[in-house]
Amino acid sequence: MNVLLWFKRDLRIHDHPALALAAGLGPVLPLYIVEPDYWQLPDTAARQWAFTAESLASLRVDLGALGAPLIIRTGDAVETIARLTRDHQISRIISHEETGNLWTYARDRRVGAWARAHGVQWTELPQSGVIRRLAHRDGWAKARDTFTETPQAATPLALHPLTSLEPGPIPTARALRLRPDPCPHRQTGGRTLAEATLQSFLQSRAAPYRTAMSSPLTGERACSRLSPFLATGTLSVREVAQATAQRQSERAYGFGASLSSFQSRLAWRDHFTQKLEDQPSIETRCLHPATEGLRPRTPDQTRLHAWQLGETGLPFLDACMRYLAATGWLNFRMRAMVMATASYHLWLDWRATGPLLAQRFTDYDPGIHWPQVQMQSGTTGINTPRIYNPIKQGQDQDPAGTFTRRWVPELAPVPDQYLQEPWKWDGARHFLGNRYPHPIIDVATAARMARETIWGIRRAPAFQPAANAIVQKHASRKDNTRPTSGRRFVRDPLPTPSAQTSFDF
DNA sequence: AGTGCAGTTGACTTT
DNA sequence: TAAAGTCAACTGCAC
Repeated sequence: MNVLLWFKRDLRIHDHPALALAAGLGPVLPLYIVEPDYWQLPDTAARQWAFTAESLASLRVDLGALGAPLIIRTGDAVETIARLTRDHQISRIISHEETGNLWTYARDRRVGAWARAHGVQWTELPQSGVIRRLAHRDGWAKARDTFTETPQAATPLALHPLTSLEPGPIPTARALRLRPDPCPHRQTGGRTLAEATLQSFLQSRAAPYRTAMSSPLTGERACSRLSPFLATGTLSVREVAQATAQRQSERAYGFGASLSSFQSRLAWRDHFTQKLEDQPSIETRCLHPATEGLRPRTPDQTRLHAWQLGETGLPFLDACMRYLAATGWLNFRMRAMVMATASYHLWLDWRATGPLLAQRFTDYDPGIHWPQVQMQSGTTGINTPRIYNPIKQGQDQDPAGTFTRRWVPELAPVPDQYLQEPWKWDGARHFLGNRYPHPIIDVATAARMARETIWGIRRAPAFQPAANAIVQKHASRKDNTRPTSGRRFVRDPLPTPSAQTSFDF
């Protein structure tokens, strides 16, 4: 039986369940489909394609060593698969489950419909703790841990290739007509760098992780920097978790707290992705309907551009946005801050800002991005709004001003004590509105308005029942279930409403 | 030397 | 992974 092995966000040969399954079935056609329409979406960008292209080149080498070089085709997924299955007598497609955006979700349904209509079997395997068609969240955490602890899929020693196919080029950004997207400090893709980054993190960089990850200055080194490799699947979450567990077992002095903190963040990664898997509309609709009309759907273009370009006149916020544009990466806490300031202080609808932020991330992963975007916008209805103060964050996370000055060089003449609030400086009169803009909002006033509006909605009588339903569907919970037989779970009595509100979305 | 008081600190609550 | 508000305990100082 000829098998089509469809690579998506799993560009590796290590711990690759779909590859392991396909290798035992017969001759394999390993395929990646470059879908031009996907790369024109507002949440994608050339920096993501560039990283993907490097990952594909690396995968092509690794698959070549197994005897079946990667076949790359550019075009519509259904048309490409239909042609290849017909031309090469393929009766089965194997891939991993993908928790992507609405576009890839719709594409997968089209592929599924085509496969059923043409008698081709399409098998999708999980590659993380995310569970497809999950009935409810009870027992999810345990199931996720079980998956993570299961031994990795073996890499086949060799593959049976199908008869000689043209490998096909990896298209350039120009060929795909991608928008210009300069990113001078972007991370580079490929398995060699992925393994080196994992090793350097576990062996040395992780030591200060727990405390250093919060600042964009120290986080650049102390964060794992594995995100783009995980987003493209160059590394599996499981191999990262198991390598971390191995390192934990060595009891390296000074690493304990940081490594367990990192493990819990790997788990949170699956937790958030599970939300989008369960409810793809999180990409476009407010999770809590009462927050749907909160902000104008047509955003203030001046504010939107100022935020995107790092020209709001709020130094630390601008520094973070410029750093992100130039590097394709930002530490997690600052991602939360830039999203929160857009949604609260600037009162911009997350559907306008979310795609702009996504296209800045080399590591854009819809399963993490969209639930986080809503969480930092106060539209989930079940988590307490966290309104970051960009001035205070600047003072806390960049006390010496190093990061702010590096990315907003216009602030050079401003004395240290006024760096985060240059409008309070005596020299500001000749400076603001000239070299650097006046702040486009007053932080204290804007935060108060946002807080009052968002809490006003939450006090409405209809708010809480809908919020409780969202908790039931999505919230993380302490394991209050006990397994009975096989995979069935029995739900214990529901927790009290007050306990529910303490759950994290 | 004890008292009153303004200002600070930290735990806890509210939004 | 917030920030602001509240309140009681504490501190330093004047008298």
